[in-house]
Amino acid sequence: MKKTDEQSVMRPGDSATTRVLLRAGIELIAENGYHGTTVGAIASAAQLSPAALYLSFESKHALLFTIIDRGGETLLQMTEDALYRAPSDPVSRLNAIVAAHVRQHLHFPRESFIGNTELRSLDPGSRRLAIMRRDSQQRLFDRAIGDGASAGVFETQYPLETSRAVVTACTAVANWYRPDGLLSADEVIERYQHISLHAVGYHGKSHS
Amino acid sequence: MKKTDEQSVMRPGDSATTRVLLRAGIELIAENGYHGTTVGAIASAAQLSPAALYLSFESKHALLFTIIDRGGETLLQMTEDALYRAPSDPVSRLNAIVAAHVRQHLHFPRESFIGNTELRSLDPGSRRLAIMRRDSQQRLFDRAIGDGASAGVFETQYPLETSRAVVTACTAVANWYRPDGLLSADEVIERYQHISLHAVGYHGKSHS
DNA sequence: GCGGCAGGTAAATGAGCATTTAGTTTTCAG
DNA sequence: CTGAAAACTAAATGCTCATTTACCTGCCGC
Repeated sequence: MKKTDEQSVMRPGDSATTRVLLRAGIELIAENGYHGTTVGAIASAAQLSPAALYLSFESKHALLFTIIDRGGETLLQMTEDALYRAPSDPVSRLNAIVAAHVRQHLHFPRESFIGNTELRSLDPGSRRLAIMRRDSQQRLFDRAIGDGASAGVFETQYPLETSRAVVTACTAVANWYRPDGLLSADEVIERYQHISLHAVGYHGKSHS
Repeated sequence: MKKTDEQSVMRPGDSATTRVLLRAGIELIAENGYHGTTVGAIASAAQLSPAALYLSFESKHALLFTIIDRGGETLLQMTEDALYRAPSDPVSRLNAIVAAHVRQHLHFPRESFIGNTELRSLDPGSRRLAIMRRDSQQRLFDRAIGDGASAGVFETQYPLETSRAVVTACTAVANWYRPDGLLSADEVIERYQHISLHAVGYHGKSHS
């Protein structure tokens, strides 16, 4: 049974070598940071010579960019899809995007961590792209919470700051969640939906 | 008029050279990461030769440790003091520690950022120490929120997860707050107190 | 079975780095 | 003043690193 690392960084078109390099890069860069990880270490973890990396990627930087770019793209896509499928009331919408955002960060903590901490290691052009996507993700929450507030369903006086607080809290699950801990991923998601609804000032039952 | 960089990393006993090196190190490491910052760059920003750094610090690593250790110590101390001075009801206590935590992260965003992202660049012994202190900080919140929940003042069903969510959201202000933005530091603090009270399920007036 | 090529390697290249060494300049107590 | 300690520097030192080069090797269509 193959591990399904898909749904975040790996893509069907990738060769086996590219995939094993991405996996090793994600592991090591999450552990030691981009500048703290050498091409040799990545290659060695992938059971390849350093030179082999350059057959799959133009440079060390290109490997980092691939991880951040694809990871960010997937996160945004998953969240947009969840929003699209959700009923259009504010509670369902917020629950949907919180679930999508938290789930991705729980299932791909290393990819997420890299996306959140290594933007500074990207060259300016690549960084701008990654920041734009992160802002799009934030705006999904801003809109969902802002709409709920305008509709009077969420009673927060500070929708924008609450939106930021919710996103940052949901993002941080990648930093502390351990699959072998007390809570399953689904339990964490449920609790973060609950907490988020409280944070935005929703005073009703949490829905189904 | 001298800048008061105190209250986080600088200490009265530090020589002028040590201070200018710390300032430069904080600036550059926050920008480029520990491994992305060279001793030469720090020295040069401090208008010194690279060798001068070794008169104030044993190594590059010792400089990083000083930043993280002192920054963490100050954060914990400030939060403990705030708790000590606060009235003993749950709302006042939570407001006090949220204010202290957010204030420190707003006033020293670079120091905080380094403390949150460069633990991995510390050697194992130093890292353990930093993690222990971070856990102490988390426990202050766990206790404040747990007590409020036990007392029935906070109605959250998940006090522990809420505590983590609150701390991570408050910590993240260091990542986005800009002093030249729309909100003053005090306004941000007030709003985060408000959001935190909502998150823990407090349904009353926010106090004075 | 053989030519060629995708996929791989070992070793060289050259730059950059933290740290040390061997001085030089500044400071200041007596 | 003076001389010795304190503060600092320029220039090695001996790595480590990303990337390139020149060379393999096993597979596949023919």
